[in-house]
Amino acid sequence: MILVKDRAKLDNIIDEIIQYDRISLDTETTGLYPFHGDRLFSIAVSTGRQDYYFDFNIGGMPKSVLPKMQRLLDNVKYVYFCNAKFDMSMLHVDGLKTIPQVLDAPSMARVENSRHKSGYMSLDYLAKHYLKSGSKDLNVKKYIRDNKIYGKDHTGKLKPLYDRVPTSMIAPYACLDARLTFDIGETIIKLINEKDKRNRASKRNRASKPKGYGSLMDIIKSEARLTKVLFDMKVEGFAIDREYIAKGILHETYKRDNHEEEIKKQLGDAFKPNSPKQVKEFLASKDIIVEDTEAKTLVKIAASHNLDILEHIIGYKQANKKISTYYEGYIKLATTGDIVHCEVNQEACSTGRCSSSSPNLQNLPKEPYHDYAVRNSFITNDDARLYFLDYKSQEMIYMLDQAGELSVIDKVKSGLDFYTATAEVIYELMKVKLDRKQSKAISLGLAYGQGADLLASNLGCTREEALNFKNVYFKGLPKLKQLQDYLIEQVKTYGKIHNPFGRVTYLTAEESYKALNAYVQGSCADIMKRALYLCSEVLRGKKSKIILTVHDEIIFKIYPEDEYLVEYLRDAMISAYRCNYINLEVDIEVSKTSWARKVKLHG
DNA sequence: TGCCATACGTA
DNA sequence: CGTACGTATGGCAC
Repeated sequence: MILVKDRAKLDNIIDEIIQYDRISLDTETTGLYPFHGDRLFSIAVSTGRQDYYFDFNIGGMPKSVLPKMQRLLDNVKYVYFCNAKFDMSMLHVDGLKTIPQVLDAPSMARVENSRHKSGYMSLDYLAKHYLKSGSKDLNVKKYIRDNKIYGKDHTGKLKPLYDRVPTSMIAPYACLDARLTFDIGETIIKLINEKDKRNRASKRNRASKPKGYGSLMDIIKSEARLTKVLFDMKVEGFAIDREYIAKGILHETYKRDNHEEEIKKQLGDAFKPNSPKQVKEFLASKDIIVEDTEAKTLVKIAASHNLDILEHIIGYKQANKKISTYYEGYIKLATTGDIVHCEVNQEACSTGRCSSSSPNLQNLPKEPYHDYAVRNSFITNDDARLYFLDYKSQEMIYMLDQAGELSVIDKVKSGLDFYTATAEVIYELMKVKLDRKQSKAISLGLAYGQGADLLASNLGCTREEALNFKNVYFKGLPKLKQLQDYLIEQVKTYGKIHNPFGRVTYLTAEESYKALNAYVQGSCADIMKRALYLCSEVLRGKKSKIILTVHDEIIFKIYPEDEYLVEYLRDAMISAYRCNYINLEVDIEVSKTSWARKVKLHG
């Protein structure tokens, strides 16, 4: 390990490191939250042969020397990170740009093996998985505990202050993390090259007639260029309307308190509406036995048994969820500038999708517009407009196109909405009229292997009728059945499926019914990841920005001078993937004010 | 305090 | 056997 705390030696050290193509980098920070006062105090770098600790803490180099580190970032080809967006944030607030190709170890791990558990992959987890070693430095933790070095974060919560740990203790720890990150990155690249080689050697495991045969390395490249796009989204963030949120909380609190009062009157002060156990016990006391206490179930029971109290329980839970999961979450995480910088997680989903957290902006209630719609919380805070570009029935169209199943696609090509087209095909097959909603339930449900019972309850028909629907649907769409059979066969034989882009999803034989979903959802995730990159290129150097992706949708903030680019953004999304028989279509919605107030752009 | 099950919002 | 997520809550084990 080389400890760098002398600015006079910095240039020589940088010269030494930039002889290498690939390095890893890890920032040590105070321990607070990014965008809420967290700052780096040192940078650990590993070349795989030597580790360097650049000390910018008290006793080390002054922060004014930090810009000199830019030369290091500009002159290596690849940088491995563990949780790249975090380190990039820390470098960003101190004016450093991460120009070289960013290789994020958790994102690479997800590509290498879809079976990693969902959610955040820590360095410790990756080290144990790929290197059979760990990263936790218990000495640092003990030092913090023994010396009680804690500070308050923006919410008033106590957090350890890592910059107060002696350099002699934290430097080896930081360098170990940098070395582990390097070794994990190299190990994954090696594994991926081996897998690609084996796969090229045997031409097995190929889905039926995809347009291209991607490799795992193609996915790694796609992910690598995406990391910076997601980082830019995080930096941009989404503006919130604090006044509206305060109003929303008051509105929902009023409703919640009224329900609570009635519940207490009838069921006592100790009754907790959020407790499934207590709700079940209450219903049991009325000789009503239920499997679950979901709102859907309680609504049915309220009607059949004339139990008004259930309406209050449902109302209480609804209001409480809006307050705590949505409104209060936004307030807690917003900066003083009223911006929420949510995480768009690149690696968290087994299928390859991006998830969102802190807060999750991918599950806001989709309410018809009203004054207290949760989506009013998110706004434009200047003269930009929000644009919402979403793929029309992306998964369904991709799926039937891949299957080569043209009965529905031909109707869509002639201008019909996908689910209306499906309803027509079903009518032609079995002379049963479905509305669009029923058609959607059948298409989505059956494509992914929904059972007859659930289908019957969704359609409001008998089990026999549902079974009949199932048979007719697959008989009418034989090539879809063939694709599904093929993918299930792949899982049973090889334990995995490959999508045309090169992504591999591992499934056990017992999970083979998930194969079609993994194939379709995974492919569409890869299309979206390409689209995000292409859109970022359209907006390169512009004031307008990508704000968020919600699986088949991209949300943009577009300034008046950039409005002409919206057509180009749509074209970029369409060109992200050309289907075999039809082009993906993109709908455009726009709002001058809040997310809830978006309207269709053209008729 | 940490973990699990349940409930519920989205694509 | 729809699947894929993240968050809040209650209840139990530690």
